[in-house]
Amino acid sequence: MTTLETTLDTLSNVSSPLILVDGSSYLFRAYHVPYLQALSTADGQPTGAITGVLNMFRSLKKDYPNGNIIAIFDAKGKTFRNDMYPEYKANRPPMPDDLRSQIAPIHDIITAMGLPLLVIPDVEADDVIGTLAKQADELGIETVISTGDKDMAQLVTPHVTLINTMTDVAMDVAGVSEKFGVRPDQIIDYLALMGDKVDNIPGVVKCGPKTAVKWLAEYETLEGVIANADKVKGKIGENLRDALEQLPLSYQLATIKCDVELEQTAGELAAGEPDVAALTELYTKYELKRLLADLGNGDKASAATDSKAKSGAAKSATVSTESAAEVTAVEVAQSQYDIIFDKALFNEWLVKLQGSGTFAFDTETTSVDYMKAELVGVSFAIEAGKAAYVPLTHDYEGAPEQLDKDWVLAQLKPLLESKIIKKIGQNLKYDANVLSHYDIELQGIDFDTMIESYCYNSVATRHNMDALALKYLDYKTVHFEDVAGKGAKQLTFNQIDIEKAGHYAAEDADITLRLHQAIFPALAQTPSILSVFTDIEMPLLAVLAKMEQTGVLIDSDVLADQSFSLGQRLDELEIEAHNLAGKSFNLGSPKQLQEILFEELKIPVIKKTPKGAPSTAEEVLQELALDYPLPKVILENRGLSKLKSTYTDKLPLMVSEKTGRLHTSYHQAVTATGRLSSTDPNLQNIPIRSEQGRKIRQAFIAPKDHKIVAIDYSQIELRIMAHLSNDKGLVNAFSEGKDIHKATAAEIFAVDLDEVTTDQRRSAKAINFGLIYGMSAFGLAKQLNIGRQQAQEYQDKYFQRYPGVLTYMEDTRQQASEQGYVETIFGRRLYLPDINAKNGMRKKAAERAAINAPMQGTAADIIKKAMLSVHEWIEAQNDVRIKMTMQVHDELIFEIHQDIVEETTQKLVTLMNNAVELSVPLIAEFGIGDNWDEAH
DNA sequence: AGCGGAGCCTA
DNA sequence: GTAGGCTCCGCTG
Repeated sequence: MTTLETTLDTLSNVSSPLILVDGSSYLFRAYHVPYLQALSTADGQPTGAITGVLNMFRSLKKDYPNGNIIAIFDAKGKTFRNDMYPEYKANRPPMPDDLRSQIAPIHDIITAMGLPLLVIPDVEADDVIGTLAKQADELGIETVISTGDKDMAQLVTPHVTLINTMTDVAMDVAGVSEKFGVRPDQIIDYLALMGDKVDNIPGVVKCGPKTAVKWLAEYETLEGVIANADKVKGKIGENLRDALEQLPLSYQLATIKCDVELEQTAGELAAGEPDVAALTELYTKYELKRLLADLGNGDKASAATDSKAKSGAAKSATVSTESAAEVTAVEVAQSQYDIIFDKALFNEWLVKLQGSGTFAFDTETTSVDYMKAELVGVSFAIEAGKAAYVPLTHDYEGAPEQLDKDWVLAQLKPLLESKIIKKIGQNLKYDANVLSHYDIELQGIDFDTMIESYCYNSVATRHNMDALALKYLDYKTVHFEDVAGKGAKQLTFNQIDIEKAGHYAAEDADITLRLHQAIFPALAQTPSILSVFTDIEMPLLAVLAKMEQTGVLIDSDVLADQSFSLGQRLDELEIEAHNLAGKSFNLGSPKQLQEILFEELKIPVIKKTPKGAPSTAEEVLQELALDYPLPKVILENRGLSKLKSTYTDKLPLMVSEKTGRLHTSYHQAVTATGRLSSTDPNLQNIPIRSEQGRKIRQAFIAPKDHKIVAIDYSQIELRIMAHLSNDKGLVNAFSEGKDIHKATAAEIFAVDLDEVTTDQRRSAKAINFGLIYGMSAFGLAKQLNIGRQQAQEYQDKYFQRYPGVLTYMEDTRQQASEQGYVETIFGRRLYLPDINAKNGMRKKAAERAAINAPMQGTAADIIKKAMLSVHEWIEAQNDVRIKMTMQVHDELIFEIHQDIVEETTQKLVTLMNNAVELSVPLIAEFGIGDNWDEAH
């Protein structure tokens, strides 16, 4: 090798990582895989472990085409650890013969492949890997250790990562911390504390991962734990002190030796050429047909699948479905699905789509996260049974050539952006979001089957396609998991064989079309439901897509500071709680807490959970906190740890790399009543009530020169109640702009408006809320902490003063019972299957829902209409300085440039006030600030 | 790894 | 008493 070549070789390290394969760990794992155990050659030589290990190498080659793969196996016989500790691995049974007999063949095959094979006596494979990893790390060579053994986590550095090739789980420094709860440099301490039953390494009795992590979090190292052993309370503390003497030995045993003498260093080891003749002989001998076939196709692994796919590529394949057995109501079995590989067929479809007026389509992507998803293919359907899939970026090895993605999208763009050509889809907001990343603004979004089903009946079914196909078409679709697998090994769509993928994708479009044909006519029979669908939900889809794309800005530093101080306080609280309990326990475990409180400390049980266990719910602890110290500590701990884990720790992790902002998902077809819901993250439950919680809103900030504007509807549900019941007293109170809770108090307690006490107002407020929730005297009594008798009196008084409300509620119950559903002002329906239930509890619950749904649902309708008019106005301004960023049920949040914030806010308030016309005024109130807390 | 329960955050 | 979502634990496969 010339100097130049050596230099180039070094330079190329970046793209050719060192792959250190822990052969022995895979050998044992593969040997125990059930479906491999059956494998053997005709003359009885077992080959399961051989196959398993070689599959793993094959997969590594595929994942790291440029990787420099080194195989390391344990040598026979004892190692230096046995000298240190004779009992080491004494519990291990001898290696079974049918495994032993597979080792030599594996070694032979690996050698014939040209891969360096290291089997070093007197040390374990771990030590050889550790040594090479350390050398590589020092040389700055990126290194991947392929292993199933968690002990290797101690070797992870910024340059050294782990991959478990059997489960496809990778781990870097952060991954180790995440998985184990300690840093890589604490792994040895962690292992030493826990010990290892299998290897016969002693540790601290009863110390598992939880305890080890806790101690190391507190004292950093094993040394630290040993130095502070006196401070550890309880039985486990005794166990620790009993183990003190032998912990250093455990530490030594768990330490991977990183200075094994080797003939070649990590920088020198490299693969040679495969010996094809030798491989052919070995594969033939052990009857490894698949590997033999691969060999015939040259170097490229998995080229075996090419021939079939390529013949399809030459002239577009037509695949017919094979699910005939399950088909009943629709004849999906006779469907003809095209998989389009060439321009001619694509153009044929394009013409058909253009002429169709309405077509169903679906995108296939690499991720369910719309911010990360990349387009893999698109599918279309024009009439039931006729669908096509256009694969674009399937990139598994041996994937056939596909049409150019940019070319296809350029052809489709006018079609997808046409308002005249109507689209049918299932959850089109997702497709719209994905397409927006390819500079396509999806328009003509007229029919979303998910929303059709939701408007038709929000509670009859979940609204995912599989459920809809089953309910409306009596057809079992091919599930994503059927084609992609599940769990850690799940493939992304680009990795799926095109014929399988094509059938799945085309069926999606086909089924979507058929669903539309089944659901839409049913929905359109009721004009009010059709109008909710057409005038509210479908137009809202694009508004939500836009808000999701916009995202919100958060200040991660503010949250990190909060996390830190919360963490400190939580540590203090934990120590305090352990002291009070007299032993260490998990504060977050209701079960453990219940044992401590009610069994060990003998605190009286106040309330039980539905399953009969003593409850440790907040209200219970609050009551106990008056008499005992521990519940108080627990309460503070719960509140703070919720804030830390859900918000201050989590939100910064969810910030998009692309935009630096937080992008939630709004779900339009989840709630029974018509509200939106929000996930990943849920932006609709950001704390506000507690002092600590409010601070989280301070991290929701405006960009430079902008302000956060929050506008919320005041008392919207009570106003709707006034409108619906047309109760004179209630309508008057709102028309005259009174403080509604105060007005209610004045009526119930028969005092003048200005004589209402704070306490009376508080009671009235609870009554008003109770009203919205379908109040019972029982619930009210609990809320106000008064007797049931008195609660009943309040309620009677209320209905006496507001008789229209009573009438309305009675009418609603009756209507629900007769029709089986209730409606919002705009005709959105909620079916109540339990309204005539025999079970009194269920019937009562359904009645409360019946009372609540028209109010909650109408409020949802109103804010949705407001969002539509606000969006329309913002679009018309064509001004990037105004952005709608969030919706929280009765509140809209905006980001507005400071130069125009005043007048824009006024305009938005007006738009919201006039979103609909009720018999009482609709009042929106605004706040302006540098962050959400200030604005609220 | 996936699930239910308990608990707690919001309107 | 209404409507949601998320995190934790602890069990089960």
